[in-house]
Amino acid sequence: MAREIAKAYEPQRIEPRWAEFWVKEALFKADPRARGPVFSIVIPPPNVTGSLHIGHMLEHTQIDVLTRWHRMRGYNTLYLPGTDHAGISTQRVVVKYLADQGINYQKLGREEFEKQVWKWKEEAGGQITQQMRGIGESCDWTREKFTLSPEMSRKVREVFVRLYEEKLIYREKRLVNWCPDCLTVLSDLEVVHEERQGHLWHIKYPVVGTKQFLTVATTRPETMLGDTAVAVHPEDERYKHLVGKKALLPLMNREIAIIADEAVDREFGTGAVKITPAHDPNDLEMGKRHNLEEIDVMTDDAHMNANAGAYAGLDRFAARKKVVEDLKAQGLLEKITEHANAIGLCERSKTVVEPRLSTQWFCKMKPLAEPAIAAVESGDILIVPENRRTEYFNWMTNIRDWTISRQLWWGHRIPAWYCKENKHVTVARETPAKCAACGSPNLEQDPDVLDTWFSSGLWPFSTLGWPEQTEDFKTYYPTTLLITGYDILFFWVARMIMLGIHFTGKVPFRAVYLHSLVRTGSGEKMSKSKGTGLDPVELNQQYGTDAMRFCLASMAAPGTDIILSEDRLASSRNFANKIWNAARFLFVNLEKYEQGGANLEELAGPEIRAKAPYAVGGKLPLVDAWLFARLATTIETVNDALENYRFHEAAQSVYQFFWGDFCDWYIEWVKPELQSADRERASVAWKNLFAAFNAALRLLHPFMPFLTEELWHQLPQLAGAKSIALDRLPEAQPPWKNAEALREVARIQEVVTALRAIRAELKVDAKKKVPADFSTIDRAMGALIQTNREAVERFAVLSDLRIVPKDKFDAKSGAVRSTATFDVRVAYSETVDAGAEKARLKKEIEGLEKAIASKERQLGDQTFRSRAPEKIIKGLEATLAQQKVELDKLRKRLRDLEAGSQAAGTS
RNA sequence: GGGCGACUAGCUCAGUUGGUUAGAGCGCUCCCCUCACACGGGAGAGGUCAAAGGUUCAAGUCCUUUGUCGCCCA
Repeated sequence: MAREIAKAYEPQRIEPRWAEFWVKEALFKADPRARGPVFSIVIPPPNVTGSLHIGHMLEHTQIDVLTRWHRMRGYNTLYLPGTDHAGISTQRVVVKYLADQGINYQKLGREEFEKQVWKWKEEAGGQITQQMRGIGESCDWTREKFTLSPEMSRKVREVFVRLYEEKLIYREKRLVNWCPDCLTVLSDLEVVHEERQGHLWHIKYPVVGTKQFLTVATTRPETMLGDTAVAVHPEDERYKHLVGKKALLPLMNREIAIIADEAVDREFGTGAVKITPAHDPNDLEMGKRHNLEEIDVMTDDAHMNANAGAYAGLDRFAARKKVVEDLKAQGLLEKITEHANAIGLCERSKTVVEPRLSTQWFCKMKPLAEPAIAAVESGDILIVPENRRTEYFNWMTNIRDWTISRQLWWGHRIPAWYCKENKHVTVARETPAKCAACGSPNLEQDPDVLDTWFSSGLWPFSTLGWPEQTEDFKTYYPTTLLITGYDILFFWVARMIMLGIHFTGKVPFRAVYLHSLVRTGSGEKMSKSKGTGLDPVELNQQYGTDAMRFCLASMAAPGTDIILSEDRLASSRNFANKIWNAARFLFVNLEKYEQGGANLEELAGPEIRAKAPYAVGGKLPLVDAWLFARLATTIETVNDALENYRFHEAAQSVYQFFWGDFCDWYIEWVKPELQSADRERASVAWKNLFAAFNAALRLLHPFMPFLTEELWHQLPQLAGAKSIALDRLPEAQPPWKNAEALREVARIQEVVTALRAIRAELKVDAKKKVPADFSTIDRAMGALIQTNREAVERFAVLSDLRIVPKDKFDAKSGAVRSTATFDVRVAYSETVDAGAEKARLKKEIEGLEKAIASKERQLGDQTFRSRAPEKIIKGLEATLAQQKVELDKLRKRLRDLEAGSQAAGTS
């Protein structure tokens, strides 16, 4: 029965099948009662309306690699998926969607709008989780959660009420960050700062009762309409005499006080500043000290209001222009200078944030932060990479109260009710029928919703059942690990730690791995809006999801951002293809072998593989010993690397093993044995080959789940075994370790490489078999080459490898390569390019001379000898001795060549 | 303004606690469509580890300063 195996790996034909299989069979459904140590991880919930971008791809690759890896090591594993309702951004999306259809959301009304968003969520919200299924993430889909589901909502209320009862949540009028575009308050974190070139306007304020002017400098002239004072520094000699007098506020013709306050910076501008308490945080503080009136001159969408007199109705920037023009016309504008300042922008809309007096809900952070700081300090939570700890501590120790209310319609409604009569506040878990204070039945719920991050802050415990002590909660909480981007360390990670500890008494996760960001070729953060993003879905289609995963993993060194390129992706695809073709080789050749009466089950069955490696006549062939030794090393490297989040090291190591060791050397080496007439020898080769191949597939599986699943199914497996994902990771068996085999094969490889180098230099046709000489002073090596002569001949395409004694070795003709321990020579009819050979030798000699000189200098130094460790000195001496031998040989060879070419009259 | 990180081959990056001629992938050069794979095989070229100073027997690795770039906080 002939197998149809495509010549090149075509992921598009294989991936969808397994993706579907994994979901359909619910292979990754967790069982809290299952045995084994626990590995649990919750997804950083992506925006429900979003689609998979390259950042998710990296994050989810890392999560899934570690999840699959743990599962295959026998852990009781849970990867819990879900999505976030993403308040502002979802609301913005739907508002725009409605607007595009000519619908004004405000006219629609709150209730109808919310219905529209839910509808949108039901229709478009499944995209990202569908994509996650498509890329084969090993989630437990039965436990999928949504931050705004009724179930999660109850938990959010519970948390809010408890914090309120503990006086950690309060309502207050403050100057907040207001986004006039989103029409909501923002937390400090949602304001991004940007350095911009602006102006400093110098405005003359007439001093009442004099002919004098007091000039103030401001970056925001339009706010002067709300000025309630002018302030100077009490020690400032220039202005001392004016303190206590009044200034006449231009344009408004309002008399305002001239006050003295130490907070004034004498160096800034003119040293006199206008004070607008309702529009500037510093001014507000000063205003409080001096009992100044707070005049808000703007509306919520940043137009001037009635308090702005003639300017009412103008947009704040139009008002600025008009104010400046009018001042100029009245001769009150002294000058305009250039001035760079950092302005706050709304993270979402990029609108300039307006400081605005407003009543909002706040969460007190200090008491929550303290245990959260301690948890990281003590190591209860490990932050990787470690340098992010500093950032965490800095932010946490300077933490400020968190504005948790948002003027949105999409989100968790704040569970606070006000009675119409007395404005009493009732905060409750269940919708109250009457006011808790006065018993009034006329209650109105607070219209605001909670910051999205408030509910995501509960994610690790709310998704696992808290406040109920469910089996899931008891088994899987605290979660083992959190993997997320460092850009949300404060937004999310810090808040989860604070809330997790506060409500469960335990840290929410044992470790946080902060992954890098994926950047574009020019080093920018990829952005969909700028069109600089790579679309992972499209690239997965083109190169294969396995290639994408492998590529990202192989570049994911902790702490450095990733610059992804298609070239790199192609190289990962090539790797997948290489493995595919190795499998193809196995199956195609097995068919030939099967004609002799063997079958796959006998050579590759699970119980057969378990006993590998097999020996021939009681002796394990060298190359087989070597392969399993390399496999053991690779397994250890991969495990150690993944243990420490060194994805790149793990990927690189398995790549090297599969391609370099398994394909390039092992398969090539045993090719003839596989069809050997000696049945014992052949069957041992086949058994070892399949066993190693199967182990390598399992080792690779966390990185390339699809390809490995496909090939695993083509090998015989235990009855009832459903998936490689549920198989065990190979373990480095102690008997596999074999330093001697590693050393010996390395020596053979050295000889082969030297011979191939000569062939290349002589430009011997690739298929042309040539005779060669080998000589060594090392008896063990002589024996080694003698024993493995056939392999060397095949690797180096030789007709005959003669092993000659040192004194019979003819180093004067043909082409020669030498190391300290051996020499090889190929005599071929065509002459050596003496010029090129001499140049090569000279360069080698030069390098060696330098290396030798530096070693001699070091070894000759008594201080070095007395202080350096023995091991280093011995090592240096050994290398030095070797290099001296090599140098001698090279020099001799060069002399011979020069003499030869003189004799022959060539250059 | 305060803090952090980066600077290593043409490109993108590794390089654990200082220790023997600094590695990988891609690209490049030369040879080869050899019966698993041209998404391949073989052989090569290519680096004064940003600069200067210091510590040390020994520095890509530790310290200081400078430069360039990036990030976080204010």
